[in-house]
Amino acid sequence: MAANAILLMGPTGAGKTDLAVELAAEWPVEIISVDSALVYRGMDIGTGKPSREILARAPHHLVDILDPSEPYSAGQFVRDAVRLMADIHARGKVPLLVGGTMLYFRALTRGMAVLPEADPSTRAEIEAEARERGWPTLHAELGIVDPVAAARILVNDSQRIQRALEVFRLTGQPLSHWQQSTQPPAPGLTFHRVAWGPLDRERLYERIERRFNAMMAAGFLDEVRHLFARKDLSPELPALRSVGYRQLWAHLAGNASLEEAVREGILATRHLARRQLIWLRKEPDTKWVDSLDSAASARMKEFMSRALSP
RNA sequence: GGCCGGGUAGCUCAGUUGGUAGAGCAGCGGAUUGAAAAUCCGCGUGUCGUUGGUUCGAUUCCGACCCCGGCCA
Repeated sequence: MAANAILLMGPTGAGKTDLAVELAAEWPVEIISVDSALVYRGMDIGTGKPSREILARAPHHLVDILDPSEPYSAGQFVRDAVRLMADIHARGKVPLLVGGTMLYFRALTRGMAVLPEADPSTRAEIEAEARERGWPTLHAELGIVDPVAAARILVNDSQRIQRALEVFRLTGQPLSHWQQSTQPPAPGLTFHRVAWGPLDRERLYERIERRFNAMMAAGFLDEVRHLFARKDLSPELPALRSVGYRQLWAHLAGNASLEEAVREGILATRHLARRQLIWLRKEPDTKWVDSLDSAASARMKEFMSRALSP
């Protein structure tokens, strides 16, 4: 029998978590979180992490697995998710992958090249060169060692220029060479995709604003204050670049008023939702369910029974 | 009521020595291979407050009026 996995995708603020918990109560599934921020311990309010009680009732894999000082990555996610899905199948259940980190979904379904992990010293070296000569110069250098990648990466895209140079320096082969051999990590697995959220953009943005304000009322600033007080954390860390955390950190560092930080945080969340929707539109064979539709739960039920029946 | 500033894109503002205007932000579209809640790219026609005058031509100069600040009564 072919193994199944359900992908429940949606923009931030769509109410995916509540839905997943409901589904887990009704169907023989186990939840795997697909979220680059939920992996971090101590980042609860601002990430919209489900409460302890909910997590006890409906366990989520890949939540609270790292300290904010540690990096996570799409590649690590794919390895973790593939292993977890196999375990879940062995228990006779179906993995329900829930989240909004669209690169992770993409990597899981289409694969990633076999590449070295980020290497801090190589990155520091490249950054120093960039400060000296500027990213466009490094882009030009990339053009010599990896013309294919350089043609695809724009001159100001520091992050991708850095990664492409890093891979070349670490492996002696261009990034584009490695990318040619990308293979799906879970062949033979059938993915059932559903996109969940308010289809109306205005309504989604309203929800995002309300949710952010609710997070503030729930003590989001104190949560960030705890992280800010730690001497081993800095705003350059991936965890602290997360939406909301970054802006409140800036406020605590004296770079913005609280009012500005909240406004910027809401704005950044809206931008995030927009980018997520752009990814979502391109996902193949995806059933869209409008969470604000009165028939939403009936449509989800129909989707689930179809996905779970042989 | 008087004087001084302002009134230009959804918002904040620039500008036109008179030839009908452009930035930032917002918004929208997109890219996306170990940082992805990241990083980056593209998209700018709007009675230039209203109305008269001068002019070949006024958003620009002049007058009146309306609105918003500030100061003075």
